[in-house]
Amino acid sequence: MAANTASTGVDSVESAGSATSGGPVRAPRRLRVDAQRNIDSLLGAAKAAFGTSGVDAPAKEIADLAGVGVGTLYRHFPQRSDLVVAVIQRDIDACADAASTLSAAYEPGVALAKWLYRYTEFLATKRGLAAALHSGDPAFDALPGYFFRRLGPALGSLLEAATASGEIRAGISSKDLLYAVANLCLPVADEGVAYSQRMVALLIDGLRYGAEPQRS
Amino acid sequence: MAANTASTGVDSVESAGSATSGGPVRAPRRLRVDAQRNIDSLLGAAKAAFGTSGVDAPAKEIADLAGVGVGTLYRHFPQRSDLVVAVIQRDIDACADAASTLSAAYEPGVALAKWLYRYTEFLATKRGLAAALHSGDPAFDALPGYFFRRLGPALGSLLEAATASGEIRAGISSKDLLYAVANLCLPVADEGVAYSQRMVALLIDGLRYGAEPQRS
DNA sequence: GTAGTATACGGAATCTCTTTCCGGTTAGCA
DNA sequence: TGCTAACCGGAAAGAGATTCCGTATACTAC
Repeated sequence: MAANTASTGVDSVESAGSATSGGPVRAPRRLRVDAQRNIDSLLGAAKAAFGTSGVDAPAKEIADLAGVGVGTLYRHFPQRSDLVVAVIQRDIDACADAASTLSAAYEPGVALAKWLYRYTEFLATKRGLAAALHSGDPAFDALPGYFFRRLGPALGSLLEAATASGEIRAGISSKDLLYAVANLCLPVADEGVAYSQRMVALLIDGLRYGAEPQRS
Repeated sequence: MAANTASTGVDSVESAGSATSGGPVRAPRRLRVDAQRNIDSLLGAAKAAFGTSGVDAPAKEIADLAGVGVGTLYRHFPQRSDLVVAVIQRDIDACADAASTLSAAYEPGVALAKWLYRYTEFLATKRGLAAALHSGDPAFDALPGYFFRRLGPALGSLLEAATASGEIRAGISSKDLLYAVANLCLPVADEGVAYSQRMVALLIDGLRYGAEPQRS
């Protein structure tokens, strides 16, 4: 199903070690460099194409942009949706990784706020893509899970640090916050990104309210 | 653009009377009965098909279900999206109309609660369709506006009545409530409709909390 | 009731993707 | 330097959306 060949796959790693069956499990033999290069080009091209032509950008367009043939595209992403999934996963990964970068560079409270804005940006670029998610297409079933598995801990550690330092009140779960912000960022009638950011800012202030600076 | 021929169109009525320009404005000459009949069949068939095969149900399938040729489908709904829009508008209308029915049959507070559940059901059937909305496709740009124009006043009158009778606290705008419930009903990870309804129930209780029964 | 005509109908033909297939390369290895 | 498993590109097949046009039918006028 979602078992695409691409390196970003939900469950791509492992499967090389000792299988329980005992048989000599042939090592998967790492991807050839040209293949890896093409996958990278395709992901970049797809992200660009999705941005300009929407999620429905023709496969041909993406392949051309990446400088490969459609055959190559389908070799790595057997289904259109596999490509969409891979692009989103890559973005989720980037967003999750930003958490550790930020927490290393800023005070816990600031890092948390900055990350939430980063997360807001991530959501904004997903307007079109995210729509595909709630579309009921089973091809995307794995994504929500991946979303939480990756972003939950990322936000969790930021939240914990900010709570520990007393900059943020306790009692908020990372899951709730992840959801709340995501819903706040849904496209509202006419309002644009600014609206979402205002709402998120409000939410962040709400987190600060009632906190106990330093310690009790 | 969204100027489809179907009777449910956002702006279909009027435009026959005395135009300000004074020129002899050719009366649009009402739709032939067979045409109107086919439009109705198509809307019904489309709703059914969307339910079973999703919004991407093939045009052929819908036409067959309606007992007409694809040519007829495209005559009335030049773009696929026109059909989707028409179906949604029809559902919005039905939901809005339920408001007056309910307010005539129940006490204001009960009518409000019942309508919110009716609204929840409407949202539930839109899982797939609604996704198309936030997809950024300009074909759907008119819908959010229609949504509010129709549902805003409907909920507004129920809210007003319930507030006046003291069953509900004051200070809640119909727009906020419409949004809040809509967002609560978004598909959450695994949870189903039950989850949404629990949340909405909570919200309704919230409205009751702090109300001033009868009068101050 | 009947003829005339604007409308509407159906479905074959066309166009636009998506997905499959396969002969021709090439990276990685001995 | 030679082998071969992997990989590449693009032609071809498949599927659905959209257009076209000859035929049928509902309305209007007489």
